[in-house]
Amino acid sequence: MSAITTAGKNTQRQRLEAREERIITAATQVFGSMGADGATMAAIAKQAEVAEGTLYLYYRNKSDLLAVVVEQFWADLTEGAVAVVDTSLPALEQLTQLANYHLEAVMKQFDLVALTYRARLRHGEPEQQLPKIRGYVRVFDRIIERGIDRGELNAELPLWQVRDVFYGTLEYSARTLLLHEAPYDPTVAEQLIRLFACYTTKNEEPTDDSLNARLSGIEEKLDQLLER
Amino acid sequence: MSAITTAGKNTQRQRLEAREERIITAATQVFGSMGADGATMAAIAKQAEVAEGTLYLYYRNKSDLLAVVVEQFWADLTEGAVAVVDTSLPALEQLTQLANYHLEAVMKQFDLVALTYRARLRHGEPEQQLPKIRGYVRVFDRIIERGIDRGELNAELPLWQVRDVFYGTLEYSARTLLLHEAPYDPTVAEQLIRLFACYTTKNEEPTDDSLNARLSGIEEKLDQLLER
DNA sequence: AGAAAAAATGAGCCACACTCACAAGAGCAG
DNA sequence: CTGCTCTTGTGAGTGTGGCTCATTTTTTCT
Repeated sequence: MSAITTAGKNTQRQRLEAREERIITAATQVFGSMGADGATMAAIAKQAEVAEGTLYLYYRNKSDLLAVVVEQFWADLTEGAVAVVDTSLPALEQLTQLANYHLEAVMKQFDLVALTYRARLRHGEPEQQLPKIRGYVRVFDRIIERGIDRGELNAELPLWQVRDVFYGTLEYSARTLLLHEAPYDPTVAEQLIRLFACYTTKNEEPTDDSLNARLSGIEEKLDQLLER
Repeated sequence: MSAITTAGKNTQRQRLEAREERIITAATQVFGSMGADGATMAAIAKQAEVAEGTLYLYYRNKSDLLAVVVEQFWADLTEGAVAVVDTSLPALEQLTQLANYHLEAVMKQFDLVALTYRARLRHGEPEQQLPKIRGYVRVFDRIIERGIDRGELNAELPLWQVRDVFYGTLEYSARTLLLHEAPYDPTVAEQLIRLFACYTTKNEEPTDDSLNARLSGIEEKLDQLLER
């Protein structure tokens, strides 16, 4: 009787996290190897060693399950990104680290990344996974913020557009590389960061050397004059 | 055999092509409004006013049909892009035009863009549509090439990576804007092109000239002193 | 231990991509 | 026009896979 109210909104989910864990693990494997369409609930159930009906006690439907898998993927990615970035380095170096990490991860699990936007477009209900993606994006944002605080980066750069350049380029590059069956290429991050140098406060480029050289020359002459 | 019939009006050949045309049009509408998964072959058949079985006389399966629709989309996009770019303008202006056109088009038909990569990943058979996408990308390449020829752009910029920055950023921005339900925003292109200014041949910023001038003045005076 | 609630099961339902035995034209000869 | 063949079109039928629900098994609480 009281069960009706709870069943109305959500699936009968309570405990047994072990089972849920098993299901997610199985789903990750099957989705990963078969793709979103190729994966069948039957296959996931078999892999998880539960009955097909059991899946629906934990998740309303297939795309719900997919969403959870994707969510987990971004959470893991965030953890890895935080670990790989050394906050004591200059902002541009940190960005290089993040870019390389991101590119490599995205290339390795491109199908999962693709599934993200697939799941998101589906029936316009991105409630679940968006927070995890936001958490991941935060890693980037914090690097930028720290860079600005330290005076390394231009304070008035448009954060959200810079973010789009960063992640957009990396994702597209990953697609390009995969399409050409090329391996992971650190040049991509390198070039990208070179572009980002435009956002730094100081634009002291190599020409400075020539200026310095001239100044040195002048100083020398002054010294000569003084010694005379 | 078939050459004889081409001269006629209502030949078999023409009837077949008209039918194919109807199918593609119907498929475009249905895929566009229902999405790749939501669209059913039955709905497409009804829209095209043919029997379901007829679809399979023209296309092997659903994803084959989808591929053709996507192919057509990129072909049309290319046509529009060529029309919108004024080759007599400086390279950066041309890029701005293309960027705005691309962003707007992608935002308007984002589902079709998404379907592209979907269809591509599917069983790794990108034979059909890739040429059309390459044709579209060429529009960008030609702008860059002309820019280099005219000496406006740095000749040793890595073309394929620049391409990735361009299209990657725009596509990601489109996603971001759509996600926030924001309207088309020309600022995106503007910022992107500002970044691309780093690729222009001359990076001499104002400070250099004035500094050099002052230094030259000082040096002159010193020389006068030394010669005395 | 026994009853009641919770969790799990898998046969069955339905929607949908795809097939195939047949039907309906089109072109041609007499 | 009438039969004959070949091409093109049809839609009922099939299999697959997502999802449900009546029933069974397990857990929980006396």
